[in-house]
Amino acid sequence: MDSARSPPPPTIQFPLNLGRGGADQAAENANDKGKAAVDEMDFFSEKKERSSGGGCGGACSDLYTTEPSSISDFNVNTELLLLTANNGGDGGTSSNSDCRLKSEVGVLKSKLERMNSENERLKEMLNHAKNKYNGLQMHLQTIIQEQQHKGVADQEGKISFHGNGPPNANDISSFEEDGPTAGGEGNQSPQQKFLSHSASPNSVDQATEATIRKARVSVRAWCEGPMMTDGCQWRKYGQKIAKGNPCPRAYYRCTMAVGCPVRKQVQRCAEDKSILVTTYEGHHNHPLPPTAMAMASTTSSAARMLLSGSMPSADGLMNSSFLARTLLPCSSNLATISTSAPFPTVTLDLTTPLNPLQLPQPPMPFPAPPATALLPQLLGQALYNQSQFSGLQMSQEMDQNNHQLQNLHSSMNQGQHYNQFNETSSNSIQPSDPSFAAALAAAITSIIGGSSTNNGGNNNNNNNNNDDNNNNSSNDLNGSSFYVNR
DNA sequence: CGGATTTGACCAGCGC
DNA sequence: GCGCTGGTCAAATCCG
Ligand SMILES: [Zn+2]
Repeated sequence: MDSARSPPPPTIQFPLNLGRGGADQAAENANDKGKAAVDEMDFFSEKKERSSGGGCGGACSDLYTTEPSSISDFNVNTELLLLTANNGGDGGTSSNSDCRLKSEVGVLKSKLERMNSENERLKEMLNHAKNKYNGLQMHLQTIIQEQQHKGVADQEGKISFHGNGPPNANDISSFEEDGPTAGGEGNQSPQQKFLSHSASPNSVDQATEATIRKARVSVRAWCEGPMMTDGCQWRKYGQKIAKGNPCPRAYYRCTMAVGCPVRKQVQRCAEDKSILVTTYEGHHNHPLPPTAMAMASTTSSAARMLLSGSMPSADGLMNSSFLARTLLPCSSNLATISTSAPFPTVTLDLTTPLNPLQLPQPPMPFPAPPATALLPQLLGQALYNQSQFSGLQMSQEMDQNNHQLQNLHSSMNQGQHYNQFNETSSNSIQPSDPSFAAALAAAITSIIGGSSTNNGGNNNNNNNNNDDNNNNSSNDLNGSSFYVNR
């Protein structure tokens, strides 16, 4: 959020990393003069072009659309000059420093081109996602309208649609199962609101819950304790030995408010018993503390994505799996939705190690800038997409979703379920880590699917406003990935 | 003593 | 219909 508001970060990080990478590359090229000499002339000409106002400006402006190209140029050139001055003290000749300069410029240019192409690819993916999302919303709206007119009788005669009618495009998320709607008049689940505005709660609960699939959100996390600390109060009401897993499955229900329908199942992973799998079901009918909001918001967002992608159309699958493919372009198998089970399930995997495809991290001169710079861009793009539908509370939503991530991470740490990467992580964003992209996926999922809930669930804003207290936590959800099991 | 936990019983859904 | 399984209930028990 801050980075989106204040231009400096990209410009600062970029030259810094360029400088670091440039120094490395300069050292490498100095040891390999013959190879550098081959491209000498090309690099030099390119540098000329750039210094005359071309090259980097275009690439940088693509990466950081809000940045004037002249600033980037200035930063890059400044860095190079500094390097030249430092290297000049070694007693080398001017041609030697020129050679280094040329090598640096060439490497940097290639990097910029690479980044530019990847940026373009990401843009295309985002546009594709946007289109899919648009179509998906239209599709869901159509289905809802069809159900409103004729599908009611299939469920139960006592279930009726009336009152405010079906949600429109902006209210689509009110159809969803999970959502931290809290307090006040929002006690009835969105699903219940949608299916029946007047039927007696008992009949509606039983009838609708029997006929409508329940969305579940499963969270896998490293946890030594018996249960994750997610900010809610739970009472255990059962325990079973599930088939295929020697570890017992514990059943909890929320006791923060009488009648809260939220339940969760806690079970250790059979393969790795240090992994705790917590499955949430339902949504709270009461206000949540900030620590609980983190998990509730994230899981509800995942449920939203699941339900938006659980429609029988291919768009649904695309909508869900797209996020992983798009936001985690270097990874695969991060998004699946499971509808084969009685309940569609989203899995938020906070245990996934570094992605194998990204694990052998190359000594990229500047691994940080791409994702770091793309974060506000992606968020902004997602918000922009969303704004095309709601046009409401863009900045507020961005705040809320960022807070969701931060709070989730902080609450996870409170729950002592670190993964192996937290120990090596700093408080800074580590965009090269796939977990960052996963967090990004969660954030954008929240944004894309959550604006309606945020708008409709304004009762939670009182809690969200307290999230600033937790902003000292790190921004990265290290080692997390976003599964949507289908 | 009140609330939380444990644990066996019970129920519903599903496949054969 | 029967058995299996997942999920829930509720009496017994534990604990602060
Ligand atoms: Zn609750």
